[in-house]
Amino acid sequence: MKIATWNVNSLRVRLEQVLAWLATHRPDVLVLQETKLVDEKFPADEFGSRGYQVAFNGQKTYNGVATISRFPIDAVETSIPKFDDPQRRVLAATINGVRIANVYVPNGSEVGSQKFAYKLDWLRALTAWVQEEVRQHQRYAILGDFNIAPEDRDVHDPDKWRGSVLCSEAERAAFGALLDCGLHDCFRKFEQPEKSFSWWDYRAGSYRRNAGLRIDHILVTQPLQQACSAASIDREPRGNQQPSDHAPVLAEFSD
DNA sequence: ATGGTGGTCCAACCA
Repeated sequence: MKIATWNVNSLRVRLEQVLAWLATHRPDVLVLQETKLVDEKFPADEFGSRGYQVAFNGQKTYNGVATISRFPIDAVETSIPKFDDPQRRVLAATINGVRIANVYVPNGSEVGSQKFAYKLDWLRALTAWVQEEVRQHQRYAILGDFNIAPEDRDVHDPDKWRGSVLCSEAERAAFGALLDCGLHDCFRKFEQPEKSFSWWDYRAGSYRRNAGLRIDHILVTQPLQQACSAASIDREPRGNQQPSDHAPVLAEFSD
């Protein structure tokens, strides 16, 4: 089974790139963030005609997540239990015997801001949910845009970024609490190129300078980590004309 | 270099 995550920063703008990427990489499951589409406008037929089923949780202008799968998508949930949130940022579903959570973690804006407090609250609620989910599903994967660079090696210039949003100790502690639910970072199971990142700011020629962060992740329970045979970041689409600011992240599992 | 780019939707917000 091959799964992938990609923050597309508007599915309307990026649809052709997503379809092309699907045709090339043929993942079994692709989860998208920042679709920025209301459900009525989700291009389900574009995926359906290519052999993919879809589930989506959208809103106008902001946020929005979608899960695209070659297998049936069952037991869909579109909110964190007991957490009141108008922002559409999660979609959990059972696919081919794996519970797969698609998440778009809040950006947090600036350390100490209201949005930062919302990010930490959101992560606490997410972690409580994940704790419950991993109890119920031995094969559990949570993937998406976490908006957290877990370690200094995930940051192009750790000293410049130290303490700022996406890298702060509070965010890294929240990420650690998530891992403590019994999750493992697929990407770090394998030797990876130095300076591997998944996001580069549109500004200041960040991609050209590889001034990025690794903030998109695939976290899995032990049985899946054991079965994980490959994990990588595909930075190629970031070099496209009119690219998303994020690259897809992939992981493969043997049955 | 304290700016710069890009998406949504036309002013201002979000990243």
